[in-house]
Amino acid sequence: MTAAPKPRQTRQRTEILSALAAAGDFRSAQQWHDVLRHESSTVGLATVYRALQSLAESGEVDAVVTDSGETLYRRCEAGEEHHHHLRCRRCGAAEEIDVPDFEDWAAKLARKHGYSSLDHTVEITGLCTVCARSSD
Amino acid sequence: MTAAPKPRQTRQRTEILSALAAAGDFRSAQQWHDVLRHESSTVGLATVYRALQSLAESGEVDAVVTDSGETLYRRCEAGEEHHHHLRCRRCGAAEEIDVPDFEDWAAKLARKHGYSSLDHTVEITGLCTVCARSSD
DNA sequence: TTGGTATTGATAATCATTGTCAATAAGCAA
DNA sequence: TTGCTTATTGACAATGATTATCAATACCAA
Repeated sequence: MTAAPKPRQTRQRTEILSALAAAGDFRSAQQWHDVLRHESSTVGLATVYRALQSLAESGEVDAVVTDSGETLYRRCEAGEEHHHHLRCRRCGAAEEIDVPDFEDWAAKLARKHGYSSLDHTVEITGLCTVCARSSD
Repeated sequence: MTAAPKPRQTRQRTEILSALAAAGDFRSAQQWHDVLRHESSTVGLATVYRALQSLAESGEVDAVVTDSGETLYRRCEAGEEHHHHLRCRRCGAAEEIDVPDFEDWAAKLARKHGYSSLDHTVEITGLCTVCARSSD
């Protein structure tokens, strides 16, 4: 197993974390990079990619992959349970939803099939009211 | 709405369909292209991409996006209900699973939030028994 | 403070996927 | 069947997100 090597606390990492904390929605690495640049930060794009990636692995941020293959990141409130989203595939708006009993159910099912180290993705997408109206 | 323009029945499209029918697992466009080439087909890679894409849109094949952003395609048995999978993230093995009441539940929830044109992804991943054993 | 080393950032490289466009071949009408 | 219109094809260039490279820099433990 990979014993978590504990990342150093750098200026860049701090800035990225506060950007994440300030805006609560899903954005791509490039978008977060833009945000930081507009706040006169000098973080490099590669650094943003690396930070978001490691934060996602350690569970400190949520990550979803869009249909086009882009990865979006969002802050994950501390102490919050693992959760799921209802997302607009047009504008990206996301609402947190609660999937009753899903966790338990998934664990049980996987065990039955002999699977371990579980993970899962539940993504419900659609068109939000605004986007649905403008798509006729 | 986009009125389905009905695709022509070409040699390439037929070959792709039979490859899909012959092997029932999830593979990327490039992998399907390899399969076809090994069967002495001359289909171009771009054509495979285009065919799989249109087949996925019309619901004739299942498509899933992996964590790395790759899109995998698999035949979708005619007459079969929309379904979900338990997939090994190491070797790619997939088993069809039944998610009780999920469809209904998702539709109801989305309606409550005003979302339309629903779609959803439920992917449960883990390590199958074989891969779990070899990963210590 | 200092040394060892993780991190950074500019940029090149990768890799899946899409666009381009002339050549080809469905499918329809006569 | 023949000819014609137009979707489809395929080789290859282009895109776009992400990753690798590597010298310079900055944590942080001693």
